[in-house]
Order: sequence, then C-alpha cells, then structure tokens
Amino acid sequence: MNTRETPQGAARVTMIDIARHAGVSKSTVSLVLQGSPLVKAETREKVVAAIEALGYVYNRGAANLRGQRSNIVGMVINDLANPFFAELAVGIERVFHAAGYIPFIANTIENPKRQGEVLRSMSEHDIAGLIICPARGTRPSDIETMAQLGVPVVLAMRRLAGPRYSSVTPDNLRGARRATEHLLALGHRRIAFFGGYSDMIAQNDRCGGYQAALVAAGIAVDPMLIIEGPPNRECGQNAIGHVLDMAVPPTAALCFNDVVAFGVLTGLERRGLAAGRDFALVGFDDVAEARHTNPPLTTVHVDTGALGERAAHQVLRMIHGDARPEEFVSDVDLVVRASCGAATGREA
Amino acid sequence: MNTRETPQGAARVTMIDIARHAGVSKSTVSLVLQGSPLVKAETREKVVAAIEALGYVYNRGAANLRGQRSNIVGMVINDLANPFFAELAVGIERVFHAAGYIPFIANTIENPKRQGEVLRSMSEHDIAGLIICPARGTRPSDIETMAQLGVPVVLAMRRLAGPRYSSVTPDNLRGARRATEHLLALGHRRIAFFGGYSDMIAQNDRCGGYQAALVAAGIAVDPMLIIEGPPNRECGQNAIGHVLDMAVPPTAALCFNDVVAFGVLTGLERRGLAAGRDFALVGFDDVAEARHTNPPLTTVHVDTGALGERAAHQVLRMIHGDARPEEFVSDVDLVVRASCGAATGREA
DNA sequence: CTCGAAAACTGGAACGTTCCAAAACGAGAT
DNA sequence: ATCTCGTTTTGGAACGTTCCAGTTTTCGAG
Repeated sequence: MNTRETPQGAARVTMIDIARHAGVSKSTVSLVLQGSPLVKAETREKVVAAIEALGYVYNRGAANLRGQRSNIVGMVINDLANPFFAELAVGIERVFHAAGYIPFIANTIENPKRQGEVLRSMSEHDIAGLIICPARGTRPSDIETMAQLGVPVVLAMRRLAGPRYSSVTPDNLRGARRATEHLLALGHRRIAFFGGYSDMIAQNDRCGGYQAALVAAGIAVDPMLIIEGPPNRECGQNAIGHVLDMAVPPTAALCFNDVVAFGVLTGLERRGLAAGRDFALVGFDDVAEARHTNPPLTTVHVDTGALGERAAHQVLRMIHGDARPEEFVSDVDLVVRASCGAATGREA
Repeated sequence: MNTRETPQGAARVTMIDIARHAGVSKSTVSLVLQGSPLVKAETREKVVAAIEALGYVYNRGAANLRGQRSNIVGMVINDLANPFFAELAVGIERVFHAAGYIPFIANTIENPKRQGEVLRSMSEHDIAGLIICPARGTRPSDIETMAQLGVPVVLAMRRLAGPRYSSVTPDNLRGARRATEHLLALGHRRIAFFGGYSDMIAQNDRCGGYQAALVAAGIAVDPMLIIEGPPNRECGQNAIGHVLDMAVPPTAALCFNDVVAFGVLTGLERRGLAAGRDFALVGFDDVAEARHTNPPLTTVHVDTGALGERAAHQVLRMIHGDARPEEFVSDVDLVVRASCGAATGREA
C-alpha cells in the first residue's frame, strides 16, 4: 500500500540524514531550508551540497503538522467541463502557483452531496484557503463549516444568501440588461430567457436584468417565456424546442450562459432554422468557443481569467491575515456577433 | 499566518480530546476512525457521539506522516484551457473522487520549468500517484525523478521516449490516417497538416498517420504543407493564412487538434472563405464544441472522459501494488460533419 | 469458582518537521 | 586572561496521528 520506498527499497531521506552528512544539527538544516539569515554562508553551502548529494525531498506534511500552516488550497468547481469554469480554474491556478500554493481540485457537478464530501476531505488536509463555485442547493451552513474552521473562503461566480463572504462575480444584472436592451433595440418584443434555476443567485441576477430591461421598455414579463433548466447544452436544446411549439413563439432569447446557447444552436439546426436569421440568440460568458459557433454567438463578455485571478488574490490576502470580506463585481460588455441578427441587418 | 484556530480562538480538537470526552484511549478512537472491527459497537457509538459533539476533523497530514500512506494524487495538465484536457481532467477527477483520493491540479501551459516546479511541490506533499500530460520539452529524467521516489506514474495523451511508463493515449496514428483517407476520397490531392511540433510524440503519430495515408495513395509528402506550431487557436489562424498565400495552396487540411481547427475557422472567415465550401478542414479530438462550430467540424472522435478514467484506474492499480506498466491505446472514429465538405457533396 | 483464550482496550514510541530556550563560539574591550 | 555581546548553532519538546506490544476485560468451559 504505497509504503514510501524507492524501488531500491531505501527509506526516505530526512533532514536528520542531511544533518549527519553535512556535520550539523537538524535544526540548522531546517534553518537553511527556510532560508533563514541566521546561518553562516559556509554552513549553508555544506547543507545545500548534502541535500543535493542525498536527493533529499522536503516533507511538507511533517512541516505543516508542526508548523501549523499549509500551502495547500482548495478549488471547488461546479462544472469543470464547462469551458467557462475551466478558464476560471486556469486563472486561479496561475496566481496560486506563482504564490507558492498548490490547489486541490474538485468537480462537484452541481451535486451538494459530492460537494460536502470534497469539502470534508479538503478540511482534513488542512487547506489554507478555499475558492468555491457553490453547487446548486448549497446551504450557507455547508460553507459556514469551513469558515468556522478558520479557512478563508471566497465564493466565485455565485454568491450565497446569509453571512458576508468574500466573493467574485461578473455584473450579471447589468450584463443581462444590456443584452436584452440590444434585442429590444433590434425590434424584438417576445424575448425568452433560457436556463438556470431561480434558486441560483446568478440566475436571479441575469434573469432579473432581463426582466428589468423588459419592464423598462414597457413590456410585460411573460413567465411562460422563462424556461428553467440546468446550465448545459441539453437544456438549451430542449428549451428552444419547447418555445418554438408555442402558439405565439418568441423571436429571440437570452441564455443563462454560452453553453445553454450552444444547445439552442443545435436545437435550431435540427429544425432547419438558423440563429441570426430565424431567431435572435444571445449568450452569456463569452467563452473562447463563442466566436467559432455557427453563427458566431453574440454574448456578454466576462473576463473570466481575471476573475479567477482576483479570487485567488483575495484568498491570499485573507490567508495573510486580512479577514475583511470583499465582494468584487467585475464589469461586463456585450459583444455583438451574428447570432442576434444584428450583423445581417435584420429588424424584426 | 493561518494559525489553525477558529474565529473563537479555540485550538484544534484532536483525537485526544475525543478520547477524553468519550472516556476511552486515543488508540480506540483511532481504531474507530479506521473502521476496525476490533472495537465493540457500544464503544464505537460513544466515540462517534463525541466526534459529533466536539466537531472533530480528522488530520490526514498527521496520519500520513505516521502511517506512510497518502490519499493525495497529482494531476499535471499541459493546457487546461483546452476543452479536450478539461474533459480529460474531469474523467480523472471522477474516478479519484470515487476511490477516496483527492487530486492536486497543475496547469503547466507547456512549460517544462513550471512543470518541474509543480512536480517538486507535489512530491514534497508525498503524493500517492501521478497522472501527467507532459509539457513539450519534458525530458524522461524529469519523470524518472518521480518514479525513483516510488510514485506510480501514468502518462496521459503523450508517451515519452525511454523507460516504459504506463500510458493512456488515443490511437493517433490510425485516427489521422483515417481522416486523411477521407479527404483523399473526397478528391483532395494537396492536403496540409497544421499544428503541433515534431518533437512531440502525439504530433509524430498524428502527422505520421497523415503521411502514411498520403504515401499509400501514391502522393508525395510535401514538407511545405506541414506547418508546425503550438496546439492552439492562433497557430491554426496563422497556418491557414500562410498556406493560402502559397503559389499552389492546399485544398484541405488535417489539424493536430480541434483547437487548431477552430483557429483555422477564424482564419478562413477573415478572408471571407468558408470551411466545407472553399476549404476542407478536419480536426482531432472531437471536443464538445466541435459540433457547434461554423460549419460543424469533421474530426476524429476520442472518448476523452473514458481515457481519463482509464488513466486514473491505472494509477490506482499501481498504488495498490501492481507495478506492471500498461500502455493503453484507445480506438478512435472519424466523425464526418460539414467542415470537410462531404456534407455538401463537393468533390474536388 | 477458576482458568484460559478470545475480545477489547491501552500506553508509548515513532513519523519528519518547527520552534524555543539555551549553549557555543568569536571578537573586541578591559 | 576574562568578560561581554552579538552571531551561530543546537537539543529536545511538540504537532496529531498510527502501530506495536502489551494489559485488562469478558465469557464459556471445566
């Protein structure tokens, strides 16, 4: 069972071995490893040479046990297969790596039970901080457990009702509002909203922005046009099929995110329809693939990588003792491509 | 500096505290935690109750230190922003989670130096196993260091010259060959190959399959038509621009992967050309987005998630003592969509 | 009852570090 | 030489577990 031995059967080499080999005490070796200025250059060199010679590898588990500090952080993502979250993870990992931290990763696939398991596992490993995109159905108490343990927590992409946690989110409300206004300006009057669930704050914000734009334009919100569902391709495909079968179908839709919009694209295609020509479609997130779809997707651009970096910086700040929570909301832009029909000059 | 204290300032609760509270010895608590059958049901209940009451959280670092076994594994990916590798990571994480292991993640962005850093960091944490998609320029010795330490290693997607390691790869050669044969059957005679570097084994295999098909059809391989570059969008965009400026441009191309093909799509579009109509394009990997591009991408389907799962199972097997390396090659299929022109009935 | 074996429990050493208090060293000052 | 004081170095206790070698308890058989 993975008894830490080299194939040669030699036991792990420890600081004690280094000390012996260099003719100093283990304390001195420790000092050298920590880059302490208390040790004489000459001694340091001897130690470094011994480390080199014996192929020593530092045991952070032991150090952490005694020193009560860890360089492990947790990264809990609700859907890593969604390119949006992958980009987020990349941003997070980038700054953690630069700061000397190493992240655990867990993909909860929107499953609170699974999320609970990984959170427990991570706390057993004494993580120094945590970035989490909470799965749908996460209760604040699930997160609170972590905070109680003294682990700095930053929520990414999804805030949570209840206690004030640090968070990092795009400006969902404004983005959705702008996108909807764009469709309105294009002459659409029956506009649908696809994807997400009303118990997710992000969906609330995006759907709220959509509704606000409608109301501001004097258009009543039609609940029949708000189709909830998981934020994935399938949902988009089902939703478009559903609304097109209505007596008075919508002529446009804003999607909860790009992935849902990709599903809509497929659904339209199946019916021989094309976005931009027969139906105006707008996504949200602007993942890298959005510009390559057929037709290219009009969507709300989110600077995902930067958002991830921001989240990591926030955790780092909290690890270094600054406990103040910070709710960061990043600005967003509508990027107009062909799927909304604007590029083709279509007006109604 | 992250002194593990709750906001209330209470120190961490340990097995000793549980023991005291339950009126047993710490050894008994340990036994309970390990689910040992040696402890009486009644005692077990008392201990469990104490754990519940005091909010104890197990310290795996300490357990690992003494027990010489860890449930941490490493996952080193060369480009997590590529949906293909994200899907791979998802598959890996899925089986590790199910097996009770928790993965570190690192994104090396094809940088061997960075890769070296994360490998060191992971070994300092005493990982039980490692799955790595080696960055370009990885020397076998970089990996060998891990193996020397007794860490089971599985290479994913990219094999390595030298010692026999376990690996998991799609059948690159056959996939590329089939894709090329398809283009040949469509009447193309000047077919380019875009992306990847000849010092990457995966590129060798894919490009090799492409060349084999050409040769079998009695067509000489034109080195001018093999454009190397990083496996990203930019490379595809540059490559297509480059070949279209040739005196006798190719009429088709096989790309090292889908992401390169996405770049080609953009490049064609910029010139007012369309894949499938003006140029036949085939990708490799069949990432989820391939079916939504404009036009949908003909590509070689790889069962990425399953490949990731396989890799994880292999590490698990090795962790459990079976040291035999296994080189797994998964079968692939060409999936014909519109970008190769086959759907439009085009013949030359 | 007593005995012996099986079942249930336990104390202490060990894992590889860090950290503290204190020891050793060295160089000026007396 | 001796004393001081700053610089280096050091031994040993801790960190929270596991595991071993016992020890105590339980219980059925004699």
